[in-house]
Amino acid sequence: MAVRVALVDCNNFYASCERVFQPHLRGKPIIVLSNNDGCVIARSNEAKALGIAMGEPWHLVRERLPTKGIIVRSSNYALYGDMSARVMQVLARFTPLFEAYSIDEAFLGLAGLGGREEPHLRELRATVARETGIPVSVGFAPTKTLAKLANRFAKKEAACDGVLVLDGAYSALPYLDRCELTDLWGISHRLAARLSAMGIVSPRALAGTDARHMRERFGVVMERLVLELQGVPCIGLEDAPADRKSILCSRSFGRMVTDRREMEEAVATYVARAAEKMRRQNLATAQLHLFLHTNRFRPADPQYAASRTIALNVATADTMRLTTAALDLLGGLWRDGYAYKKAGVMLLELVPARQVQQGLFDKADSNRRKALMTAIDAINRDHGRGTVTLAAAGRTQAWALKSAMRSPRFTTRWDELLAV
DNA sequence: TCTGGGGTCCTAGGACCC
DNA sequence: TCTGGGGTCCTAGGACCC
Repeated sequence: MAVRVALVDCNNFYASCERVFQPHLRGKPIIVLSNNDGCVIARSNEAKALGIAMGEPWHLVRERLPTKGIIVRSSNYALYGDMSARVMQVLARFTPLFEAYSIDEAFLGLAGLGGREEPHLRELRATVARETGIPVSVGFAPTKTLAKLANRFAKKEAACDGVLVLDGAYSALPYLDRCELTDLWGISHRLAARLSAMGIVSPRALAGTDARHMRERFGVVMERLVLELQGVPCIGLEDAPADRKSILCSRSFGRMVTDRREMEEAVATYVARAAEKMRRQNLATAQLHLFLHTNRFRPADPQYAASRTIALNVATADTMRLTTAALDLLGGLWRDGYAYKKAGVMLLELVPARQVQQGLFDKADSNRRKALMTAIDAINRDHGRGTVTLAAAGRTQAWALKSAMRSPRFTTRWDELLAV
């Protein structure tokens, strides 16, 4: 039985969270600001109606609008994380095929509803509202990309009343006609510009292209996107939460940093925070990345950006060792005479800390194993139905797996693969 | 004078997402 | 004066190896 996908997305999530415990804020324009109260990261519908844009710098909003009457909140991630968990718990009751995609979105795999999808999803929506106070919109379609599209209209169009069901790729066509390339999941302005230059100026036109041809020009990601628009699922439901692949701690500075000592302190702080996050997840790292740059919003100022990754010969979760490595990197990247605006530390090549303690972590082998794990996950999702065989008999395992993974549908003969 | 082919690993950076 | 933070995936190129 075909599994189809619902995308449930919380409306104006952070702004809605602020409202849950302060009902008097309902009906008023609310915005939530980023760290340092730098820019707008969430808006209620009323704030959107005032023309406040996502990501707009708060100081520009203030210049532009009389801010009297606009409710402004600094972000409160502890609250949003907690509300998110509550919403996800409710959603997970509706299906065993559940993927929490982001703090405010989840994909649900649904099968066997036999045309009763819409009442089912309306019930879901009402339950979330009743039990958490958060309004959600629901899009339903044969693929994730189309579910995203359906969700967009479910949210925007009053006639949908929060739910839009698309039975197949064909019923998506009218909606493809009514949006822009950049409204599609995976198309931002750069790709949209490249597509337009080729004469593909609308989502409908993109859906009408030849997927293989598009792969040649744009790569495997575009091929998947086109197929998904045509109703062919290429992006699977990830029902088990994947392990983190990187952990980042970065900040923009409140004021420019010109002193190396000051930068060293900042870097040490980021390392400590990232390492703490990592230990909480019982992980260790074998690769540390450091970056810093000047203020990109002031092109008239001297610009400098640099980053470097260092491979640690042993995976570790020890803050002191990581700090030493990071300061070492900083020594190589630092240039006097610049005003730095931002810096960050990323921990990569994460492995279970237990493996390190038991001496099981072998760096030379880790990429290969990662590839194997990914391929096996994909095959499990495919339940052995895949049809593409390993065309690489006799080549190395990693190469074969890599080719397999580049296939848009991740299909490999699992028995052959496991025999490799 | 000619100047392989296939593969791994590392690094850097682009593009996109929320 | 004032422009977030945390992620993922993919590609390309160079060093190196056989």
